[in-house]
Amino acid sequence: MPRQVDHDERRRQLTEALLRIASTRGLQAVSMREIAAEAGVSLRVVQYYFTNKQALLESGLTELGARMDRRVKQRAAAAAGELTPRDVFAVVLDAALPSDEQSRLDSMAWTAYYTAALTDPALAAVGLTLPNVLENFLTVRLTAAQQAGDIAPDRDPRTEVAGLLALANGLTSSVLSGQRSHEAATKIINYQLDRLFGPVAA
Amino acid sequence: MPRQVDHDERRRQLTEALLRIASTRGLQAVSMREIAAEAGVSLRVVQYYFTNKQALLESGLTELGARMDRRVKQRAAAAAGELTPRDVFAVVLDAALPSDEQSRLDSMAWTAYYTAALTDPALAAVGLTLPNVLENFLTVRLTAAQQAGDIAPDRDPRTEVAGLLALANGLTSSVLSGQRSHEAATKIINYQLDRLFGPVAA
DNA sequence: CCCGTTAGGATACAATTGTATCTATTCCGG
DNA sequence: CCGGAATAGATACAATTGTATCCTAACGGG
Repeated sequence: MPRQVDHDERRRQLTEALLRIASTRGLQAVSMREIAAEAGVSLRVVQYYFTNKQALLESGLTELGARMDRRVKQRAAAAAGELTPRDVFAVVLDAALPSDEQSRLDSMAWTAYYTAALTDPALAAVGLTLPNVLENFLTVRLTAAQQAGDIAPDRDPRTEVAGLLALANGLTSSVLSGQRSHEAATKIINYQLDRLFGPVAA
Repeated sequence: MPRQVDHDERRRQLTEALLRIASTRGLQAVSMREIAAEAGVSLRVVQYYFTNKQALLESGLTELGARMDRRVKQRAAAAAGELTPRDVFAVVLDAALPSDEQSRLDSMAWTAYYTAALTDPALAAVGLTLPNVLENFLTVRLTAAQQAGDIAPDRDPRTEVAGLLALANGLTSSVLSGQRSHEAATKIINYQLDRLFGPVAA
């Protein structure tokens, strides 16, 4: 075998270049040549490692989902020790919000992809799994919390979770558009968590 | 003067053609020629009534904002008679959700524009006014409702309103992506309104 | 040592884009 | 009734796009 290259690594570099463009100039600014330039390679290389643009776009969305997942798990680990149910929600929901520069960029790209997925079924298939996974994960947790008496029995866990995730999504939009700061968004999340779990002082 | 044409009317037709494309195939599918074809006119006509594409795009966003505004007012009028504060919130928030086919299409276009505005300051300027107007309007109403004793005194009207609007935004996204039905979204809104105002039975 | 496969450079191609220009038609005021 | 302004058709243009092709260089197994 002749010259060997780590294809996965190459693809990762190109995917990251793609996401850098998407998160700063939008998905409509993503072209094969722009990706090549951003990654510092020739157009041919981009073509060589991805059969076409669609495959590249799907790879970008997959990577974004993986990053979100990593972010949540990382934060959960950072907040080591025993996590109260409320802590779990605070961590997960806050991880969805743009906080530092990197998560802001990822949120930008995520929003761009979300919109693109509305008119591109192939992207929709890739992009809808993460939200559903999150929703199910949190619903299980909240149901358990209710049985443990951590939240009032007249609450509906499924509805509460759906509402909180939609809230986090909406807040993300408003933060990205500059309508609200990250801190303001966090406050709103915490306000709602107080209502659900009772004030933190408890 | 030679042949006279109603410029405003012409521009309206073209703007509507633009929105039809944006709401079904996305903003990236909007080109001068596509608009011309959709409106049944020649490319030259599109060029004649709009100085450039950017002007057309801004006109589309302005029209979208006007439609949202109209929809809210129309529903508020339909629910004639005395509106309780809760009714006002139910009407406004539900108007933001995609219910019938037309509002679904408008929500699609709105989402596309929202994303485009994240990387296009000119669009951002046009698009951010409506959300802010809504937020202020509802905050005034909720503050009044609180003084009238319709909601608990320990609630923060500004935070509640911001949360509800962000919730509606997030729900809109999930409805558009097919993750949730309109009815499911309405249920979540009503669930939250119950928590805020107390159950409707009251 | 050298052949064949892998990796990529260089370039081509047709399609689509926004915008500009040139021209023809319409039709009202004088 | 006719000249000039308003409207619009036809076409052109350069730029950018995704994709395809041609060719060269590298290099490990035989």
